[in-house]
Amino acid sequence: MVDSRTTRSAEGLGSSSPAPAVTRAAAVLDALADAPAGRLTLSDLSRELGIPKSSTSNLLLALEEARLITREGADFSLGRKLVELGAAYLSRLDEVQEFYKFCEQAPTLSGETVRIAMIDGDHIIYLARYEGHPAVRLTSNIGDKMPLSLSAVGKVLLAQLHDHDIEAMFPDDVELPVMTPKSLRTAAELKAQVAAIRKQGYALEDEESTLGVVCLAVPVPTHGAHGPSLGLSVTALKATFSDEQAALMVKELKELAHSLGNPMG
Amino acid sequence: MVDSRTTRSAEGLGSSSPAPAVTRAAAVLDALADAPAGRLTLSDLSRELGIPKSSTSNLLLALEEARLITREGADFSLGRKLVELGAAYLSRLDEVQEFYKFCEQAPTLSGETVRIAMIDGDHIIYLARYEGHPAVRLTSNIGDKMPLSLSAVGKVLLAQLHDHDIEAMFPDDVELPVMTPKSLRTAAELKAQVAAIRKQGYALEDEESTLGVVCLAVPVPTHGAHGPSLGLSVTALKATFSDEQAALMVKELKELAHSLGNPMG
DNA sequence: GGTAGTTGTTCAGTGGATTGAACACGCGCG
DNA sequence: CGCGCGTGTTCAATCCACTGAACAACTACC
Repeated sequence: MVDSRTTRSAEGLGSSSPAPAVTRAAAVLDALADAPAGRLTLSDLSRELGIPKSSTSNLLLALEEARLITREGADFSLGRKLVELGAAYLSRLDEVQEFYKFCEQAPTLSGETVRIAMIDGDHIIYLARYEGHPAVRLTSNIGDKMPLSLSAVGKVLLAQLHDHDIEAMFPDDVELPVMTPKSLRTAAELKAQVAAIRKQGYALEDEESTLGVVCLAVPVPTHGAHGPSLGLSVTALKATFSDEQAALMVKELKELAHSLGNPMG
Repeated sequence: MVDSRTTRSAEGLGSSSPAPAVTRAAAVLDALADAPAGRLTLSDLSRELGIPKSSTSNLLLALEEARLITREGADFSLGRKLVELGAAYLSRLDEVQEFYKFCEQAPTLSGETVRIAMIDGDHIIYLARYEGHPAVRLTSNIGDKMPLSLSAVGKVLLAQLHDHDIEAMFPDDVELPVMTPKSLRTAAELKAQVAAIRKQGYALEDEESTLGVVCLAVPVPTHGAHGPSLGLSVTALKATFSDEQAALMVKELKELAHSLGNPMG
């Protein structure tokens, strides 16, 4: 069970944070979130993050006191407080509330699996999920992340960015993550799709992340500059997917996007 | 829903954390989570937490770099990273996955609103929600908190604790939070209910948090000591609530609780 | 038992984070 | 305009959090 990732170090190089303890504490949380088993010992953390054991011990004590982590014997894991804080973040987004209401009433979407996502660094993060179709329980929960190039929402949000930002994130020789034989391989392919998405106003993902599954996505117009851009997507099984259905879905998605973009729909 | 607590100070008294910066950073997150508007300025935080402005500035810089908070002009709010971390916590609880599966298949529960919650200090926190009944969209999202005395799950989890712990949390002269005319008022009432719950094995909440709504809850037996105790609840409208139905619900809830308590059901 | 590998904890010395006063800026008011 | 009150930012001096080596406690293996 040896993990071949090289040890990610907290120091970076020229980081020199104005409050190193905080930066390191955040690194601890990240490490715990990434740990396959979800728990690590003091020594694990000290080694992986390159922080002296004594300092690590102090950090963990403080984090535990704040209930951001929990200790169980010698193992540390993320704490419940994080669920609370995450929920507090989501509860502030009234887009999420309206998202649910709309999905329930929409003629086509109400029977599908719909998601709302946000761009977050070089990934997207799912903020909410409506499930009108209890049958197929697909992956991706709230809070999950996905590479931009592998999802319809990712591509549609990417298309919202300026070209030079896209260029910076995806230089020509970049290696894209691959999950199925149909995943995009090169930056050129991705950029071609971005151009197409900008013309047609929506993105399609055709079995690029999961075989047998297709996805449609549209952007939510950013009203003002209040926060990063949101995207909406529907997921469907390729087997039961027709062009007419797709047209209906895109239409309703755009309606939803419009009402989210303009407060009080 | 305004909270009238007076300004909480981060220092406490004898706190003297082993990593003060971390403790203060956590206090900043709490303050942002509790802020009615969801955002505060540097000065707000500095004042409310009793931290010098220059130090607060450093903390905020570090928190922002870790993406735990976001700055928007002069206002700071919680960051998306928290959703990610909260989701990472939840994804580790396999109880949540099984919870969904069971609810979908259960004859009675599959049509109801079912929740799984955990005790968290002097509150409960909801970890997941199954909605078989898209009609009535009730309050309480994942991550929301509720006082112990105001919910069926709260009472059932309280009943799991030792008497001296209960006594410590609810001294005789304590003032319980009140949300409806039927909310419990005194510690004595609460303790009487706890005794009853221990005998019958489930808790009932009868319009104590919301008029017109009743709730049933059962505890999940803690297998080993691996984590704090969980509770399950069903919510129903008082109007459409019969004794036979209640009996069925309690029966299925107990089945679910049993299978969650015993790995690989 | 002995040795070598863990683990996490302790403690005095020191270097960098924290501090508060002083600063610069923007706004509303008489 | 000058003034008062509100921001957030700068910077040198101090003090305390961080460090690293030495410690104790366990496990594993021969």
